[in-house]
Amino acid sequence: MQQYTSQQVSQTLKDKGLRVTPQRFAVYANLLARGDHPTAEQILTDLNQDAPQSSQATVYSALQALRKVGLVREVLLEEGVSRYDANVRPHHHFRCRGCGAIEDIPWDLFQSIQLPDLRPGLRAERYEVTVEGLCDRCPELAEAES
Amino acid sequence: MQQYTSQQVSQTLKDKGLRVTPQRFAVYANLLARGDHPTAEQILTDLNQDAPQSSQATVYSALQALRKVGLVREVLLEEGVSRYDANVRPHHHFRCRGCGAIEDIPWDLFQSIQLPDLRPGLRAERYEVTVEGLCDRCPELAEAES
DNA sequence: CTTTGTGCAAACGATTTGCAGGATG
DNA sequence: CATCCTGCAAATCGTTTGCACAAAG
Repeated sequence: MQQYTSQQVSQTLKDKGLRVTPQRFAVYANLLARGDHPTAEQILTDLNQDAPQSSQATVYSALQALRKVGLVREVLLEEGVSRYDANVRPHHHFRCRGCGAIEDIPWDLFQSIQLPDLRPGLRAERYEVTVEGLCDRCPELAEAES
Repeated sequence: MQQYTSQQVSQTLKDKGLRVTPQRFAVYANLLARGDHPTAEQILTDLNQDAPQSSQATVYSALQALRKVGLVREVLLEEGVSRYDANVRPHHHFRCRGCGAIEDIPWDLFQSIQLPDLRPGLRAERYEVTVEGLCDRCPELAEAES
């Protein structure tokens, strides 16, 4: 799921006038390494697993920087926390209502979709589908909540 | 966009063993009255416009109660805040990237969509489409952010 | 009357900010 | 070497909680 070389990451940051720092690389690398969609705190914990590498504030700021240059996306599918995704190509999401796990769905699985005419005045630019259900690890659960 | 009579609301609460209180009615009524998708704080402000009617904690708790009985949905399309929607029938959402306004899209506008086979192990139960773009009130904006 | 809801204020968790020192271009 | 970034701690914002009183069934 490798998406950009470190050269490209470096260049992308520079192009937008942002500096290239080890912390930003570390955050991006971690997002790539984990296929899932971690929260800022999970990334922080990961990075500091062995020795302290980054502070909390730095991880947040790195995520914002990476987001600003288009290397990382924010995913809002859970109450209270932002999750992050290094896959910035268009794609859809699946969310397990049992464990909250989030998984990418390839764009072309839904290839048949075409944007309908919305009410006049709305200019649609992009869209994505969110699918909710249960994943393998989650046995049948009675309630749905949200 | 009236959806349930106060009788139905009352009955729905009772059926789930929750009490029927003026505050819960007020919150639900406010959600119906505003077509948009207000935050808890906006509802609180609305309700206390003239005279103090509900406390902050009560609005939050009323929203949870209404959500639990299926009269209200939570909408997560913005960082940091939950928005609420009295339209609990399946529908899609449009979000303006300029002002953040959220608007319902009728379900059947996307009638052609059919859920594809996801990877084995995922059991899809429901889905919805989120469209992002610009609304009437928002002139062309260069940046996208999120 | 018993139980659940309300309201206040304090607590909480995720994210942001101010500021001093450090690293990048 | 000027500017931007990091790291720490304190601040902030949305939401939750504890508890005493009030109201619903």
